Amino acid sequence: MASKDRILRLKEETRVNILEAALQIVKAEGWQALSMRKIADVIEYTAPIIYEYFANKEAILLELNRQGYLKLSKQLQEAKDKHTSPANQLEEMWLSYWNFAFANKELYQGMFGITTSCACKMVNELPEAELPWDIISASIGELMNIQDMDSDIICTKYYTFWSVVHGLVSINLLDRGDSDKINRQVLRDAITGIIRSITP
Amino acid sequence: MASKDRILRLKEETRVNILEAALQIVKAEGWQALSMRKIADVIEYTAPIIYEYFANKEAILLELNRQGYLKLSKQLQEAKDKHTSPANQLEEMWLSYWNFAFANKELYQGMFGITTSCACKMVNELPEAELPWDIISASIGELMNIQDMDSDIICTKYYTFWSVVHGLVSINLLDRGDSDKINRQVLRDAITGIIRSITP
DNA sequence: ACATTTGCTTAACACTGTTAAATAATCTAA
DNA sequence: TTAGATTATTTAACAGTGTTAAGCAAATGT
Repeated sequence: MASKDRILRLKEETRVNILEAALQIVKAEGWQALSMRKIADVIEYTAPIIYEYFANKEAILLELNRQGYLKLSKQLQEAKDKHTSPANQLEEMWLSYWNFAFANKELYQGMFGITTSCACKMVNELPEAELPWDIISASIGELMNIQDMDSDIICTKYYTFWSVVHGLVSINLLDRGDSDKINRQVLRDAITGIIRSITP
Repeated sequence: MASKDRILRLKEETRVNILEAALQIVKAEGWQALSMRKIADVIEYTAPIIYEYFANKEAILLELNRQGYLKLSKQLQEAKDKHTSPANQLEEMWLSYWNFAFANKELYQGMFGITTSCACKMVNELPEAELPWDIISASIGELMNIQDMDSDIICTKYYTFWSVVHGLVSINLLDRGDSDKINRQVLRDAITGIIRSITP
């Protein structure tokens, strides 16, 4: 019976190995260079065994995205916990969002870029993709004294925040951003501006 | 001699046909489904002759992007021409930018999404990618009474505009946007907000 | 009419994701 | 311990990708 456990543990281990190998390749050569055979090479197997752990390549990407959302959510929560006032929490969280994007370029591109065919489908299959929304909109609701988290007004404000931050991030990931100084200034200006505009 | 002209005209025509076929496939099946053999099918040739007109697939994408930037620039210019005051021009142009993105989803995704490996390289090879910047920052400069188009302040303001609009666009292209009503409100709020903040 | 260039296709190479069949290794039971 | 059954892993193959080289056929120049 214990041997079964060992085998199960080994299987779980190679599952993790597959994901780590995938991320390693993506970090080294980019999403476009990720192939099943390359993953197999890294974990020292042949390609078909990967299909014992994942239905297909898409499933691997989906799992990486899921982990990305979890990591982002964790960092957002930690940022939030540093302050008590919603305004400070929001500022800290969006800066943390910004930092996450650049500390995890590839992950972020997988989550919000267009990695495969249509990222839309993916997100609909990932409940974790809603976690960041939950954490941040709670602060918005508190700041604006609104209980209903699904109200249009919170929705709107969340999108405003997200748009400017995500926009700034994508532009920089596309290598169109200028100096880091300018970026940080735009980011801070925009965030504080929005916060001021919704502070009663 | 005239026959040479006819042949040259025919060659130019199939070059155009290749690009049109490519765009047609992308619109019908998405960027990921675009292949040389499919293009050849549409123009009723075999794949290798495409290489008589374009160095490789990348070159076709590059040309499509170029056309995208030109089309966008034209629409921005038309929007600008509708008004005389810089503030009104800016609002009209950014709304026009928004409309372009959704009237030309695929083109926009090719231009600012991550179609191939790394869009960075592409943009550096496309002088046309700077046209929108030229047109819009001229209005920003006029509004702020600044002559030097390369000044940091104009740069910063341009990025602020672009970030919020592009962010909102990408989010909606990823199918994460809610109702069109909310989007339009966020867009207008953000644009007028930025304009107010830089109006002397 | 012959030679040469041009236009175009077929064949091939090295990849890609994915599946089915064949083999090697392990475990189970007599 | 050995025979049989399971499981783990690989090899081979299919259909697709971008791309290149070789071959053929038709038009052109002399």
